Amino acid sequence: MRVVIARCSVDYQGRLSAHLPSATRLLMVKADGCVAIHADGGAYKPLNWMNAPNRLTEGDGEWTVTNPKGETLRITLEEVLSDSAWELGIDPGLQKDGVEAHLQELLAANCTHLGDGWRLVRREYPTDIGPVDLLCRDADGVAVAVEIKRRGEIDGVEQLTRYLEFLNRDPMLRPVRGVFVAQQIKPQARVLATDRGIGWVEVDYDELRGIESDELRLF
Amino acid sequence: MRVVIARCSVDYQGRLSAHLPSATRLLMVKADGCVAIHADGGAYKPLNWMNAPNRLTEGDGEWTVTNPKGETLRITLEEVLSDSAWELGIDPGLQKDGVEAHLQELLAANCTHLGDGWRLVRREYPTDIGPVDLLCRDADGVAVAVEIKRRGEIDGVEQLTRYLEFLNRDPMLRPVRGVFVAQQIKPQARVLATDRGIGWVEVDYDELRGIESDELRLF
DNA sequence: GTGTATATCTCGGGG
DNA sequence: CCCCGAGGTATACAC
Repeated sequence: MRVVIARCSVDYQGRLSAHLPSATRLLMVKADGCVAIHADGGAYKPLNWMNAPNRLTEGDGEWTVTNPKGETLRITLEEVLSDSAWELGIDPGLQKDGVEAHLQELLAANCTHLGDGWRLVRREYPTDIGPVDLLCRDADGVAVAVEIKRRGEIDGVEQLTRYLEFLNRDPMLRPVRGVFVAQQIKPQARVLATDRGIGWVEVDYDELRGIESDELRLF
Repeated sequence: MRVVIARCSVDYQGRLSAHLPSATRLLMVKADGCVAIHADGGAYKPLNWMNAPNRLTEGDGEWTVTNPKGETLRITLEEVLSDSAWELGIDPGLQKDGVEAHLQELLAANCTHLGDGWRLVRREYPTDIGPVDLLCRDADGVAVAVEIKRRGEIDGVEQLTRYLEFLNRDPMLRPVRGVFVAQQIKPQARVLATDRGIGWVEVDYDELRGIESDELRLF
């Protein structure tokens, strides 16, 4: 990990053209070769960057970074205030809990939470256009496609609509209805879902986890 | 801009729960208060972070960052290898060229490029579900909704389909047809568009810019 | 490799 | 503030 503080200007040519006028910034070069140019604000996103794999060549007050796709990042260094490097080693990485995959696991194991008498046909049920999160049968044996999101937005409704379109072509499944499940569902997504005859359910992750651990406690 | 190199472990509680085991990392604190924890790889994205606005309190070998939404980031510092800070000042910011907005401007000014005799009704034509990039009338006076992307993928077709669904409810506009425009359109997006009776056009940004400057040259 | 879906997405604009 | 859409999205995963 190398960190340089320098007054510099930057030009990027690639998927778009971009230019940074002269100013003092932080340049970060990681062990994997990626380069990031940070200003003193603007969250974690750098002003400009070049991801690995690439090649950094240092010339006379100028760095040139090129990648195999033909993109180039040219950094003109006008004044270097600091230049240092450290060996950080391999990072053990981030351990996460509470992402969509967990929600899907919990609902797969407890699909009665979505409706009385529901049973799971399978997780990641394949269609020609991608996998549906859950395919269930309700108490009446009617197929239900379930799309699960952490946050329910309009894209999720589109996704489920697309799956339903394909699932309803299968005579063995037809008719298939849809249910959109999320921890929180945005008003616009509710409107669109309702407009398309798709049900929606908000679920609570902690509550679901509670149910799970309660059930474990029974055994 | 403060940069600390330290062996640390990190816990985040907020939109999800996440934990970083002990390792040596770079901690970046920007003038706006945002905090980022970087490993020596993984592109420009930090392992963990907290965006502004927030509050950083430094205790006994421990930083606690809290934000108004109730998220917390706790950094336990086990060994500090370096700790330095610089005044970078306000950054003049990035100048971009070649993004969707430019494509939209160019096509708005030259919608005959999409079809002979077309004229622009308006840019960002509002619907209940969001704005359509361009609404035009073709040579026969039929309304055309135009969705513009830099890269034409399946999402863009969905978006346009949604708009058409709503636009076609308006008796003053009906019937509205759709055209999907992008610099490059993926095969799957073409198939979906065609399947839905939506036209598609690939345009060349440089060529369009050429037309624009040619027209300027005429006056 | 392409295609698809996720993300503590980030970021900016408009109401 | 929320909602919505764009992004050099990046990233992981399946085919």
